[in-house]
Amino acid sequence: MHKDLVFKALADPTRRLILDELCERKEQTLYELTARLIMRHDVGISRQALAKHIDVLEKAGLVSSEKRGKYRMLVFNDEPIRGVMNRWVK
Amino acid sequence: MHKDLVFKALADPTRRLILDELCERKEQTLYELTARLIMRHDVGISRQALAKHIDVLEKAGLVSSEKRGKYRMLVFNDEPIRGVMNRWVK
DNA sequence: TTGACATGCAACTCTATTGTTGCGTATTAT
DNA sequence: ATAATACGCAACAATAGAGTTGCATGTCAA
Repeated sequence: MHKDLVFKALADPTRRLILDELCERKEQTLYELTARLIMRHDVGISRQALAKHIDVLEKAGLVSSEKRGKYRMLVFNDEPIRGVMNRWVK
Repeated sequence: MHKDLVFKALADPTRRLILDELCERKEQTLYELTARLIMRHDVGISRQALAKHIDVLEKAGLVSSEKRGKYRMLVFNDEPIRGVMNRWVK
């Protein structure tokens, strides 16, 4: 787990919203997520842009995805966040 | 305290090194810090670039600076980090 | 006062990131 | 089989970020 990827992933506000959303509803498809972000959080963004964010989050280990038929299920994983911040705070 | 600034500030590896260094030695001048980063962490970077990083960290509230004569003393502040990460981790 | 030192400011590259558009592929319902 | 659905891929534009260079400012010691 590369910490740099985690910090970089968390740097974008849209990606943090994605984590918020996935934290609430553990499993969602990309389409569900896009819809909910637009409806509930007024995120004006395309599905492709969202897919890119998901890729970044996945490479950071914050999200894992699983293909089920034509759907891509997204699952939030908080493990990389644990311990990353304890670096400077005692 | 704007969380976005904190996350953005933490996204850069050089800035995290700065925090590491300032966390160890609470008070340092910009010159001291530059020297120590180059010597101990092999950071090939100019003083001006460091100053920019300090500005970013300061706007995020992670570092506060105080002018003492011709020196600018830098002090680390971990307060913004506390609580920022508890967002997704229970 | 003069020179050396520590820092500040601004313009300029260079690269990475974000977002879009267009098209292609695989899966499912009819 | 065919059409709609959900997603993947690649090229492109626009913006933000990191770093450098050059010069200006303020402070302190001699």
